[in-house]
Amino acid sequence: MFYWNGLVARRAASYRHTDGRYEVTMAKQRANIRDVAKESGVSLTTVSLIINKNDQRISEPTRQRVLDAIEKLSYTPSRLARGLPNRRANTLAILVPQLQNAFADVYFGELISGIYEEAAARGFRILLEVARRDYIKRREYMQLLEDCSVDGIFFLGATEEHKFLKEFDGSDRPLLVVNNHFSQWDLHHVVCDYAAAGRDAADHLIELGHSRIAHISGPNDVVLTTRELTDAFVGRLSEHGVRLSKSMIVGGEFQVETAKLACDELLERDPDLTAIFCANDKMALGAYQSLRAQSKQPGKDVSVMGCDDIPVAALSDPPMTTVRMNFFEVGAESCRQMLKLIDTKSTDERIDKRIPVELVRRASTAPIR
Amino acid sequence: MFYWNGLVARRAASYRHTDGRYEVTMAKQRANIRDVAKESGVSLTTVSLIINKNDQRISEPTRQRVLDAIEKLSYTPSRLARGLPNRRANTLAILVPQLQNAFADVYFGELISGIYEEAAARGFRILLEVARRDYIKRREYMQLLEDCSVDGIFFLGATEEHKFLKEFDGSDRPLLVVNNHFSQWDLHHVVCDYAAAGRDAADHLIELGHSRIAHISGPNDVVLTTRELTDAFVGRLSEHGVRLSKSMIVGGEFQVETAKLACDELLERDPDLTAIFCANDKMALGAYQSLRAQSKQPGKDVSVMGCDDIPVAALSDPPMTTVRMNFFEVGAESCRQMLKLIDTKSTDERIDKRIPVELVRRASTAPIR
DNA sequence: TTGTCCCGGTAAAATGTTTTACCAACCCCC
DNA sequence: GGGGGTTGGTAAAACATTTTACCGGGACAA
Repeated sequence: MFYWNGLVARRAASYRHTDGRYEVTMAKQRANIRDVAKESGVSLTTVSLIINKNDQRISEPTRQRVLDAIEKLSYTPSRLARGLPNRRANTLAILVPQLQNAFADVYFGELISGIYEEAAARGFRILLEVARRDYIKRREYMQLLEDCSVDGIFFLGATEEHKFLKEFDGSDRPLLVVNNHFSQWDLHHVVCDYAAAGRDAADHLIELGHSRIAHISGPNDVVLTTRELTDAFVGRLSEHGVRLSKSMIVGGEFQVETAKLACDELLERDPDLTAIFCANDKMALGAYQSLRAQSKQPGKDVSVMGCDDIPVAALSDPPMTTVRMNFFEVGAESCRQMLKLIDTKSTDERIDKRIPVELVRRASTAPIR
Repeated sequence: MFYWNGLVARRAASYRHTDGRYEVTMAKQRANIRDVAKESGVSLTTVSLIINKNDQRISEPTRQRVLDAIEKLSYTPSRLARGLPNRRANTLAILVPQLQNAFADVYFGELISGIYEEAAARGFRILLEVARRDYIKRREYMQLLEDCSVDGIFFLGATEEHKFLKEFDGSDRPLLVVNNHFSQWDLHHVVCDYAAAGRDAADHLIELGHSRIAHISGPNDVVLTTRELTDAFVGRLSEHGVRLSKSMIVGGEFQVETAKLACDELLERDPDLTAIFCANDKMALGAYQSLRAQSKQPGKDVSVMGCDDIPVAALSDPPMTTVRMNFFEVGAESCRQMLKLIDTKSTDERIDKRIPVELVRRASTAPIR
């Protein structure tokens, strides 16, 4: 008896494993590219060529026959098998640092949403990865790429403490840093225009007549973007003739509690300051708390500015004046750039994209009285 | 010339594709299971058996030789190739409904973190998926499974409007509903003990002497867990002799703004109410806003209780009394159950797990005056 | 007539594993 | 000395695809 080398033989083989219980699972069995080829009377190469429509050689009648067969058998190619010879997984990884609760953070959430949206539109899957210590030590991010499990990696929340990034310095490996960049390593990146944000904040406070100004910065020692923010803010103030001394700049680690402490310290150094610019909205909320604890009203006695415009900024009391950074858009643009990178495999030029920002005036800043 | 059928032939072949540029990429090429086999002088079957250490047949010296070779070549098996014969991807999918910003939500974030942590510990990857309309219509979740792209699916934020779930009713497909369940469909699930939460809230308010009580509920029409919460709350109050009329229960859609409106309505119906229990913390924040707008102090004039204990609850003003639901743990337990499900392939019993909750007393509730 | 090119398509190799069935050798015991 | 069991391992099939090289036949030009 002759078994055509596809269907029957394969299914017979699959029966071997059912321990004698010959379940009637044939109908449910997933269709194969072979099944499609047989159904439409062509070779499996032809089917493959039609699916990956990069080839125009196939005549219209044949193509249609194959498409019909695909429809009839409700065939969908296996991603696993596809990735193997292809060395393309149609999957992208999002790598986040190990923070207390990275996925529960609005900032990361927006970035991820943006990336996802764009990736899904292009048929890419998204894999989630956390850069814990031994993850990095074992270079699992590299395996991910060599494995062809993943076609590219987005790194969120990268800082200069992530030394392993130097491995990608000038490399043609598709890793893209989202919303940060580095002077010491040449990496693909997409960032908000932090310098513009610093200038906008300075302009706004100057316009309101403030001159006794303080700044709660981010982790300036390890993140270039927040350094840029601080530098642009201080620089612009001095262009307007307002000097911001080093002692009136305190780091707040991007967290509410630390910012509260930072603000306490600033108020002690200059009890008469009239405005505070915080490097993100969360820290501005910390400043609110600190001011209230000293019976000062944020937005009246002291103007407070945030940066980011996370949802809670509009809902806070008072509603917060801030600089909007469209993190969703940062994520989406990152993804677009990544896909371009993957498609062209261009190793020559680095991605270096800046997303514009926008001042949002609300009630936490007011003209000096 | 004889090429042993592994290393040399394969590499020679790979040279064919380099367009004549014979780059010296040999050293960087990823090691193969064949390479390991050759290096250690055994068959590739042996290597495979050692890697998947389910086989004790291999002698200690041989095993050590192979392990050394693996180390030397820094070999790691390809996940893609592994999944093919195995029909196991070692990957799990997290499916979330299409909300404005699902990934930027603390609730989802905690669940995802919990799932991730447990999955990573067991060597599983996490895929992110959003259940948009056409995603469901095209049954992509099913393809994911049939594809063997994924070994199981977690569904977060499921409601009774997700009719496609009936496809999994009583099925042996590995789908697990996280923090909800259904009376009409028999699905694997892990949930917080919402009935206990409702009882704890009632007991607490009774203990403080309240009797004019209102409740801002979740979307009770489409989510069973919040119905359970409401029923348990109302039931326990009546056990204590306090009747909560239907008119004092208003739905708040789990959002700050809608809850604010709901609270406005409740205050209009009974201006003298002394306590409000909200089905989640976000809505309790909405109640704060509503009360303040009417010059009532939450925690003094009116006691407000939330549910969930999201981070902002402790930081709110006043710090919020609430029922802690450990969403991280819900996620982690879901993952444990899922892995068990996948391992045993037990189609007979449904997963039905309840995670305990805990009352957290803070300053937003007080004895009646 | 012969050489060349194009059209429509196919055979076969390659991708990297797991798993099953089998085998050789050795030992033990009757 | 032969049957039977154990030990340590191997050959080969199976998984589902992509990609490359090639092929037969017809058209067309020299």
